[in-house]
Amino acid sequence: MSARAESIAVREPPRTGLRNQLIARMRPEDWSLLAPNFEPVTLKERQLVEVPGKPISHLYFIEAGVISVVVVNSEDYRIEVGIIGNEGMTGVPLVMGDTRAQHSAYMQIAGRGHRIPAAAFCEALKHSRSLSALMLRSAQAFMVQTAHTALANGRARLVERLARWLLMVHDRMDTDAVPLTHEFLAVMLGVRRAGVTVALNIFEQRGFVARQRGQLTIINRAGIEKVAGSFYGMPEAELKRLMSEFA
Amino acid sequence: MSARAESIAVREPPRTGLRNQLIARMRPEDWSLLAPNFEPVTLKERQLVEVPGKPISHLYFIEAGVISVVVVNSEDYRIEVGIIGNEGMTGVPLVMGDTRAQHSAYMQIAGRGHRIPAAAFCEALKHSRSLSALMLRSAQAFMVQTAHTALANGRARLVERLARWLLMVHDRMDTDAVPLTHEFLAVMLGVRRAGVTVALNIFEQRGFVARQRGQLTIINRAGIEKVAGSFYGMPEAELKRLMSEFA
DNA sequence: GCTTGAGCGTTCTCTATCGTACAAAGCAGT
DNA sequence: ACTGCTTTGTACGATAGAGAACGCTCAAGC
Repeated sequence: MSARAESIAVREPPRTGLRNQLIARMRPEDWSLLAPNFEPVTLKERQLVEVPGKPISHLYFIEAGVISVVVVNSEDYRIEVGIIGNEGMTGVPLVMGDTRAQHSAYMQIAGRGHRIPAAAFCEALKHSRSLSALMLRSAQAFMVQTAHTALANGRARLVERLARWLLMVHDRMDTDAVPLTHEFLAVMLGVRRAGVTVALNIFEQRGFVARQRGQLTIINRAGIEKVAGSFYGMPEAELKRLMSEFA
Repeated sequence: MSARAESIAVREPPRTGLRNQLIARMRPEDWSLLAPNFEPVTLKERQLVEVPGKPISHLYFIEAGVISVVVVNSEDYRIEVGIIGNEGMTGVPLVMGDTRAQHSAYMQIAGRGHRIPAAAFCEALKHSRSLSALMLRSAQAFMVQTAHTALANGRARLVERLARWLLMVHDRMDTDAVPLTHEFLAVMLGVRRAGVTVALNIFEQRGFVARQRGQLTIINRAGIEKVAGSFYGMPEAELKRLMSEFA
């Protein structure tokens, strides 16, 4: 038993320096199960990682950058339902036993991560209950995020939703500089580009953000939190709780 | 092997007459695992089945009636993120390995079903991979519903959202009569009560519904579908696909 | 038959946001 | 430096829906 554990430990690839929180929370034996199939990838802006209706080829564990998950309907109405950074991964449907993506997922802010082929991931899931437990929790945390996005979409005003979104992205970034145009922000929130511009003007006037072309910088996070009010925070607290039992 | 299957078959409680689609899709051995702990329940209007933050005591498999799942934030902003009828069950967090409810869930339209204690359900999940696969698919179908609710909340107009909601409820009912007040409809959609009244007037003028006090009757479903447009249908199609491999 | 209250119809004003449009400003390539 | 494209600032009318209010109506209980 301890001999077996040791032999696994010997084969265990290094994960020091990795910042993905799911990887960090994996048991050594689960990491060993996945690591041989992990492939480091750099992730460019707008790079698609999932296409609705299509089989999922790889799961992406994010080290840096932000992925947008966007629901699209048959008339091409679209809206972001959640974002994924170094706290999570893509490929929720695989965790649930499906092979296809329901939603569109792509890099909103360039970064890097590790990916694993869908087949290898599913194989590992089958062999480790502890791994699948961790993945399920991660999926659930994402569900909570989606539910609160539905709430914000229905009840919050543009400035509140924008504030919420900035905070969520900021949580997943190393720097305070968010490299995004108003146009893309508007698409995510499902609002007019001009509306975003006006809202960001207000934020700038209040000293919450500084703006550059194609980029904005978070200056006063607390101020933004105040604007977002109760529309920000619950999914984040829930993520913490859901992950707390995993070391 | 066949002897064992037979002995299970002998112990298998009857499930003829049950209309819950998850129960219908269960393998005989999975049904046998759960059935001893199932308890038939009648479900009254407004009866709470899950309270946010509280441990989930039972899972409810719905035979008739409709449950609303409502997300609530710290300032008591609330909105419905999905509904559950005889196609599903409550207790998604348990399937994901959590013990607490994130959202509020209660009977929107009275009905009946079967419930099982959370502990017994989790025990059964541990013992049967096929059962947990089925439950996971059901959970995923609900996630898709939530995502499309987020889309509708962000992009659709009141009439479209109302149409979508009526169709979703109608799908889960035996009759065309929906026993609900405008007030409750408004709460679900996160809009004004007066807005619902006006929208329903339009529907009546077009001959889509008939209205009584505290109730409305679907008359022309196709007309309502036309109003809902692309905001209705994808989760329903996805549910069908996700369940198709289970008998 | 009368009272009461929930449910509903309607109205009025107000505001957030849309749709559209256009010009200014910054950046990239020639 | 010039050109052309992307991004941003701004404006203006249109509109959906909010908020608030009030009276009517129906059903149930007295």
